[in-house]
Amino acid sequence: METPTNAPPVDFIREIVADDLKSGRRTRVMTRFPPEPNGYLHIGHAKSICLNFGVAREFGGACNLRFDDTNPTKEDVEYVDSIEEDVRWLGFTWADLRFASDYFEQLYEYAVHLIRHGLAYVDSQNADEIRRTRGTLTEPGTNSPFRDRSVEENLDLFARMRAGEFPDGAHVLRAKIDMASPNITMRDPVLYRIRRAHHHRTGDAWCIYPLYDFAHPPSDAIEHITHSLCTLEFEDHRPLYDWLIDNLPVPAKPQQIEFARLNLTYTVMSKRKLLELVQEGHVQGWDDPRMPTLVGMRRRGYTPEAIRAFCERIGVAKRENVVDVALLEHAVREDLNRRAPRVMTVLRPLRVVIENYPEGQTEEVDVINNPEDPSAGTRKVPFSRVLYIERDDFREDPPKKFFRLAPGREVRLRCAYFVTCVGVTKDPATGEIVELRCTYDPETRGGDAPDGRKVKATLHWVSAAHAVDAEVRLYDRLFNAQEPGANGDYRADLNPDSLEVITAAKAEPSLASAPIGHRVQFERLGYFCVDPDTTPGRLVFNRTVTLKDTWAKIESRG
RNA sequence: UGGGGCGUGGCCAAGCGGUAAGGCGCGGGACUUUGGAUCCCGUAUUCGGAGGUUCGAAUCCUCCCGCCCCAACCA
Repeated sequence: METPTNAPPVDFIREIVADDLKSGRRTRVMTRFPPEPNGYLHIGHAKSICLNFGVAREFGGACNLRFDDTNPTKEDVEYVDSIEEDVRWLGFTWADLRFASDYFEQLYEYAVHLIRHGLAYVDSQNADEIRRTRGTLTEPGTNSPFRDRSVEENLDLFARMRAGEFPDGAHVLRAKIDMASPNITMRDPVLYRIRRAHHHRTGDAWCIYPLYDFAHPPSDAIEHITHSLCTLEFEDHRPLYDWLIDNLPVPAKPQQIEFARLNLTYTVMSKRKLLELVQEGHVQGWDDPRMPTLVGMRRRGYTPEAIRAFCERIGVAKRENVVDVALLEHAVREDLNRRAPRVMTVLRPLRVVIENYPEGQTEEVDVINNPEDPSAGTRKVPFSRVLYIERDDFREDPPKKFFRLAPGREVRLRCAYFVTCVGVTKDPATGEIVELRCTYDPETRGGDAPDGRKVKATLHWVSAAHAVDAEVRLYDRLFNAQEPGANGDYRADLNPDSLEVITAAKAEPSLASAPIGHRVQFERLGYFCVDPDTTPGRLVFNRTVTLKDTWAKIESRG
């Protein structure tokens, strides 16, 4: 059993949904996650996915995946494929897979309906004229000279727009609402534009495409969406949303509710910036483990469970927020701590010779796979005369509070023996320590002294003769600034040390055949996973996140 | 300056008139064959500010201040 059933997460949206059900205003719950297929999903989308699918599941409803593919110039199947995969990977199952483009014919008819009712007109002003006559924040707009065209003329023009009789930009269809509305969205919003572009699904069947503002409300209605959840910037669009729902013969009355999007410290989230990071080569691709994209986080070793737990903890509200990335890191550690098998890998090897250990002898010691999970059992790890330990685990002149290995000091090699440093070998030319000479106490096999004496440190190690070489990619945050770009170009805040590649790490032999994607904890170092770059001859690991490091904290205090 | 939102500890976030949940982070301690994990303890006399209503206000009223969004034929 897991933890006792947590109280269901509550937020103002779930409260509204619960009230709607209780009052009978709604009899069922239907939501949708509506991405535009113009980029890869990121952690911000995960919040929306968890919300939409979560609300549907909790209230016994369903959630659709709907692609908002109304702008063919920006969209591509590459993105629809990755989005589907990401949603599935996160652990959600949609009721229906839909595309706004599925509704193009219906949407066209709805537009005709508006025209027939005098609620829409074909405007023949160009984009510039439309912009200029829209007014400003403080001044009302002015009516288009084409605003009073007859229904017949509008019908004719709109049909000919569809038929391809006019060049791109010659006309648009606009809702006839109020050019003096204090809400700029309501100043006769454009509903359709002429755009000769190949659509990834409808091909060249259409040369006019609806805009988001027009397509979204009826699309929701067609799918009988009850609660249409979106981010805060659409608050001003809600009156238009409702206007369309009220003026169109749609089969349902969905309700739009807005919530605050997710922001993370040390992270950029806008699609534009993420695209630039890729295109300008600051990262190696959308799936670079430093990216906040779901593909990047997956490659980095994040689990869907951790991401879902994170989304649950940050809550849903309307207040602008910047969540500490430490909370995300906490969520992965918490998840991986109980599931990831422990393993020993030495990142920066320091050779150790156990002087009193028989030359040529090898024995296998039993090492615990996961102290959090006794059922994970133990494994055999070879131990021999020559080993590697972490260079950071030895100090010739140890500072206060450093209780790892030092000359004359005894420490434990995890699950093996107590060893004492009896000598240091240096390169005569550089003075660099190249090897440690130690002795071991045969009585301490397994890591405990029969006489009860204690040591203050336990080190991870690997047998030199048995170790497998590995490349380890140590990722750090992509940006140095909490809020990249707060003081100018976000690129200036890029962390030059966000990736350190270690090419000659020494891993314990059990890792030799670890499959791609396999997640482990390198004891005392962090959580790592096998990167897809791994080939039969080359093992590559990505560091997902470090372990909490109390020593590093003490040391940095000075 | 027009409209729409939002302001609770370093970061999220409960709270819905009865006297400030929880998580992360941070600090301290216990325990420990990962300086990991776990477990304790501490961390807002105060809710953007000022008035007011009330026996009683973060919650109601008034005014003020601050921040975000909107003037794409993007979503």
